[in-house]
Amino acid sequence: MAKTVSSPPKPAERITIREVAQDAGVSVAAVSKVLRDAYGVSDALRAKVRASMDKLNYRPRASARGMRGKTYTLGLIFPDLRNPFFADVYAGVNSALERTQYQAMQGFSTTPAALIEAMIDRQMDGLILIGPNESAASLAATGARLPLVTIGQHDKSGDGYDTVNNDDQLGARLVVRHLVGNGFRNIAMLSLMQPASTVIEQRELGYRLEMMEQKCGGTINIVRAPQVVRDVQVAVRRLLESKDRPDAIFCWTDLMAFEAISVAVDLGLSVPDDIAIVGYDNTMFCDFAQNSLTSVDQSGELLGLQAARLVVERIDGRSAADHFTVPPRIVARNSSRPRKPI
Amino acid sequence: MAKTVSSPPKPAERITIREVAQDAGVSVAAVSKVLRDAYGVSDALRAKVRASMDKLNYRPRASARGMRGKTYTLGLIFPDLRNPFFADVYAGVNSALERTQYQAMQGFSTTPAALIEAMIDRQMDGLILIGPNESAASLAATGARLPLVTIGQHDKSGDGYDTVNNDDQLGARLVVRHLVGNGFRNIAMLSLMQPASTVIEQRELGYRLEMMEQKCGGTINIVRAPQVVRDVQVAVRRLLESKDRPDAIFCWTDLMAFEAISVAVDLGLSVPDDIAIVGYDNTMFCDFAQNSLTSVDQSGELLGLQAARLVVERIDGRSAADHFTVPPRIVARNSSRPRKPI
DNA sequence: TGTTCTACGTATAGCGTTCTACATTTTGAT
DNA sequence: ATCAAAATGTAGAACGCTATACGTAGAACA
Repeated sequence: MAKTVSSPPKPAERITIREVAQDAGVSVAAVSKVLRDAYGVSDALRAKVRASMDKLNYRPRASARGMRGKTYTLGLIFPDLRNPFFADVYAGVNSALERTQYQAMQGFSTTPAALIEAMIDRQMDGLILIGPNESAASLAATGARLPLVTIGQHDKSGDGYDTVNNDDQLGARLVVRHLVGNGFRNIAMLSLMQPASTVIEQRELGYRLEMMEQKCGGTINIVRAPQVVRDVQVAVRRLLESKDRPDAIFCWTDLMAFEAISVAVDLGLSVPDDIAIVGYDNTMFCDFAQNSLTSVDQSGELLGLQAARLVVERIDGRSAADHFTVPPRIVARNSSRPRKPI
Repeated sequence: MAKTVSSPPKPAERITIREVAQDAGVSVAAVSKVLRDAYGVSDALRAKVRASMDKLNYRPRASARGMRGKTYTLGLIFPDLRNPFFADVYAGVNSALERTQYQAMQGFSTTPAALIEAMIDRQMDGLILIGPNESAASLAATGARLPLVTIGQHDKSGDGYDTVNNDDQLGARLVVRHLVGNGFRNIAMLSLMQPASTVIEQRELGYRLEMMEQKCGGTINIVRAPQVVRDVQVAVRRLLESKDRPDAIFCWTDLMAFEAISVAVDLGLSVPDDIAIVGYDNTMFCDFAQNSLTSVDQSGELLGLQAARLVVERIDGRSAADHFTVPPRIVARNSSRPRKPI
């Protein structure tokens, strides 16, 4: 069935390197050299070529470049778009790439493996994976195929990729210290059940260790709920209605903390007088008075910035793995203020 | 200064169409035909080729395809990543493309014009612009260069691109009707000052018209604040502290509504007993008890889905402009419940 | 038996870059 | 002057696909 095309969108004739060369009166190779800042170009020639490029408004095509080498495009893969924290990461990546030829493109998919393939099909020069659930082995396999940096993934066993992380263990410790310092004892942790992640592991570990070291008498209590809203609510409700209701809940992410506050409000409990809540990510929503959530800031922007830096370094040839850690910082708000002001 | 490269990441030898052809014992052209579902392929040949492709795990490279035609990649451009509403749109786009060869790639930049160029450089087959600030003329110019669909842009004067919209005028009317129905009279609107947008225009218009038609005695009062957090707070504070404080505030977006609630809480006012608040977008955060924000749902997912459909249609040759409108729906929550239950 | 279709395959010319290999000119040291 | 080395420029072959133009066989028809 031949479809009659009325008038296909015209390919919009684009200026090519050849036309620039012609206009400048030099060879195509010369223009390419200028483009790549390659060796063997006189100032005079460079100026001539640059002028022609500007005049003709020339822009190299990524596809053609990709045929021979780089596309100057980086792939970013997020696990979840609803969490505003990731916007910070993206902003960081962008600011790192601002003065370069690189452009970050972000993909989202429920099947990350397929998305990675799609990115590779599209000749991404490098990949930044945020909070990936892949195993270290699988990451290493990907890292062998193209420059790879992970954000929020603590397994550094594979040498074929870089990692950028917030010190999640310390972050959790800070939360416990902060809560204990404000007079809370019986601190529970609301964690994630599925999928397993090294970030969760580290936060749980930090919580556990600090609870033990603080010797405040509170019991260690980790409740794991799936990411589904309903299940989180059920878990929180159970926690808040239990006989030995905790003083405080440390939630592994702001979004969960907001759910927790919501359930508490529904139950007629007051935050923090009946129950203190602390989150993680220091999302912009923490600032709103009705939420006013104490949270751990892991400077997403810095994470993104460093990841972009590392991936570009890898593209430029570095092969030894590099690992960057950002210190977390607690931002205290109403949801955990001292219960009884002296 | 020659940088010594230790060991450049190997290009990871990829299977090409040539190898598939060789393995299947056919010509390169034949494989290409199978790939493109082109005319002139027997079932036997197709099967043979498909088998080889599977066996060798062949995947066509987008760059090479892009040299001759399509890259099977669509560009998505968002004005703001912090608003979780856009995640819905993205989800809709993805679900529309699920069974196709297309992949959506999202970009974000403070300078959208540069991003559009970057997308075109990368041979995107089509573009979806969400909430663009470009003029209709500029959009038409872009639409002439490649298939273009806008979401959240009401100017349909240009014939060179499609639009997908929520009926923003109706949405605003629904808000006013809802508020009046719940006993509120003096309804102010908190709108955006910069940049101007047809979405804002429509919402303001709907608000104005419905206020006039309702004849409820309330004064029409549109306050425009810049998108900066501080300025929004100042504007809301001024509004809430004014002598003739309004009954209710209709905020042009949920994020602003949360700011408004926050300021109200800070001032010791009760929502909705002192002041009702209504937002727009029906973000997930509206559901939390402490926010419990009445909002207008514009089904971002549907918007995204339709946009993806339209852009693919354009890629396939449609040249007449198409416009799709989604009806808004008000979702009532606590922030606007009737002040005095009978 | 020819002749004309139709169906199926193939050969191959690009697409716009990059980059190696090479040619030419200039510079610097004697 | 002489010659080597350094600096500057060019030619042209890829890269992996697509799609046009063409070839060939068998079927359908006279």
